[in-house]
Amino acid sequence: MATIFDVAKKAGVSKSTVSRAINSNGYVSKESKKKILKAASELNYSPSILARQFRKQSTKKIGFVVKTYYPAVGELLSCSADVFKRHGYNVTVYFTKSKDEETFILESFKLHTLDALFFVANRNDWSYIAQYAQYGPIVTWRRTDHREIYSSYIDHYPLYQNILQYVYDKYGEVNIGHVLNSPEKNNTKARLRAIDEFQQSHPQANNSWKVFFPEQGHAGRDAAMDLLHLADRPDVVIVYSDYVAAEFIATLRDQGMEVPKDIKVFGFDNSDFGKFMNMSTVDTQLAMQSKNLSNRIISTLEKTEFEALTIEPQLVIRKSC
Amino acid sequence: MATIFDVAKKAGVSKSTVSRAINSNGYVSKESKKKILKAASELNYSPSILARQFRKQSTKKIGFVVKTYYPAVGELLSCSADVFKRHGYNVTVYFTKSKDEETFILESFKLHTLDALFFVANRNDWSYIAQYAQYGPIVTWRRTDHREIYSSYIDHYPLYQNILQYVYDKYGEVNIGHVLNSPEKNNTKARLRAIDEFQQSHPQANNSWKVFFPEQGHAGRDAAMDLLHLADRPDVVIVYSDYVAAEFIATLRDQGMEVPKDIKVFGFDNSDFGKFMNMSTVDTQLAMQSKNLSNRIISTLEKTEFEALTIEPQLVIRKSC
DNA sequence: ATGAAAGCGCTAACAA
DNA sequence: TTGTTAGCGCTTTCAT
Repeated sequence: MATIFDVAKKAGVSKSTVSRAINSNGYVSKESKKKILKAASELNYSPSILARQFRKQSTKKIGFVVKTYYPAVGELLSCSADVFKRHGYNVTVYFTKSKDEETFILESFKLHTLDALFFVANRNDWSYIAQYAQYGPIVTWRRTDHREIYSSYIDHYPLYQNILQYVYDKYGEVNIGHVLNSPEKNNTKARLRAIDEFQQSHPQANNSWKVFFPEQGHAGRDAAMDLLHLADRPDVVIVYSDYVAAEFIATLRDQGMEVPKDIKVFGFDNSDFGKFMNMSTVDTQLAMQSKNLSNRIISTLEKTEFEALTIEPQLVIRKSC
Repeated sequence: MATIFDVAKKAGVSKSTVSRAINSNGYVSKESKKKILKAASELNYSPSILARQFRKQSTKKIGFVVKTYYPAVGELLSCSADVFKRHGYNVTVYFTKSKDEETFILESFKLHTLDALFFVANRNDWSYIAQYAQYGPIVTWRRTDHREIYSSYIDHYPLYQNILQYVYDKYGEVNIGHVLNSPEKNNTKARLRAIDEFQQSHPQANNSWKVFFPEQGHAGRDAAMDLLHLADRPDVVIVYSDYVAAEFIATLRDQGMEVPKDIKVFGFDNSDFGKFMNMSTVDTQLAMQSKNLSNRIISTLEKTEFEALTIEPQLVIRKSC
């Protein structure tokens, strides 16, 4: 491996001139530059990325922090990797199994191993994570109000209102079940608020069946099995993600129920699962959310202007509800 | 940020002793070690990862190389990230949009930016990629016979034979359609061979409808639309992935056809899409494949023994076929 | 068991 | 416009 020194020697200049030439940074005469480029290509020189990282204390890497894998993660990842790549950044993916693992990532962020952090899901409190914002941009699609952390979330409150209204307009004051994420999540709180208000203004409705699942894996199956044991089964069930809704429907069908005949199901996020299962859902425009987040990181890092694309979620009506 | 020097000063020893103590490498007296650890924790010292990477010319990072995102990628990624993490390695994901981008990754692999390469999909020829195997382990789940590259593939030839036999046993010599990946892929070749042989021994069968899609996006929709224009529609269609099969079925249903009544569909890979769509498919045990590959990387890197888990794909019979 | 010292390859402040 | 020089923080060889 040729080093910058070899190139300098061959071109008859100093290391610094080579550095300037290679990085097009500072003054270098035309002829020097030509000589240097020639020498470099003859020696098949390419700068040591590791040395550069060390020297600059920056890796051009973005940490993408995930708890567990589920389909939306892949979409988020591929969209943002795309944006990052366009600006010369790479993505390192972390699946955190514990708080400590996440803390470890934060610590190595502090040590400049990562230039920014993209949280798909967090294990520590946001207030804890926010302390690390001094070392570089931290963003998330989760709903948080820490101003050190850029959060591009969708307000689930009006969205859930829309869904409830849609159900009411179509089916009247029926029994609506809710499959929700963990109750401490802000999105879940927003939904519960919408449900409460709806219940207030529609006293004949029944919104009593609510189940909570922090993880998407098997949530749909478990929710379905739970529902089947109910004496008074809901007419409509709203589920917090298409993936969970898909498993929910599949399990119900397996158990001899028909969707939408026996029970109607409304999903959330308009993923391929919803599409293929012909499911009514809401398009939360994941790709755009992801782009906003990554662009925000890039503009902070490169000190350029940032303007968020406005996202307008839409109900997508299909056959399941 | 405290450096190794600060710790050395505080503990009253030299940098080298601190280094030895921290890395439990070489002789350090019990008392020295105690002093050093104490000083380190008081100073809240943690070694600079960047300096260490630079010095050791190794990053403890595995490059995970993908062309485009599709659901199996996520599963492969999360499984292997898991194995890697257990051994202190991280995963950097690259979505290559062109040959050049892939070459760029290969070049930075050469520069020790990555300790190993995991190819989900390649853009350069294997023979080209194999040249880089001197810089570290390269593995793939694609079928290749370059001995520099570890390939843990599943032979689709007997598998496809099994599917064809299953269809024959159940439905007789019917019209079978095939939705395949690109014809130059080894897996596709293996399948075509199985189809040919089957056709030879079952002259009454019809295997004439074959369509090829290199990318999974919209393949199912396009295949379905193509099929609908056929004068002589297949009774059974075998599709190269559950994801594509799911979109295929969804499109057919959208167009008023019933599965399995009007047409039977057989998927491939036993993903959640297959599960939720109640699809007959074959379980290719992606998770185990992924583990084999990552374990192979680790054992090469850490110079430990490697033994591959044997994978036995199984037909999974559900409702669609 | 410990320390001194060299050096990994690069960038950037400063001097010329 | 160019060169000199001083590190960045760590590991490792060699001498003690």
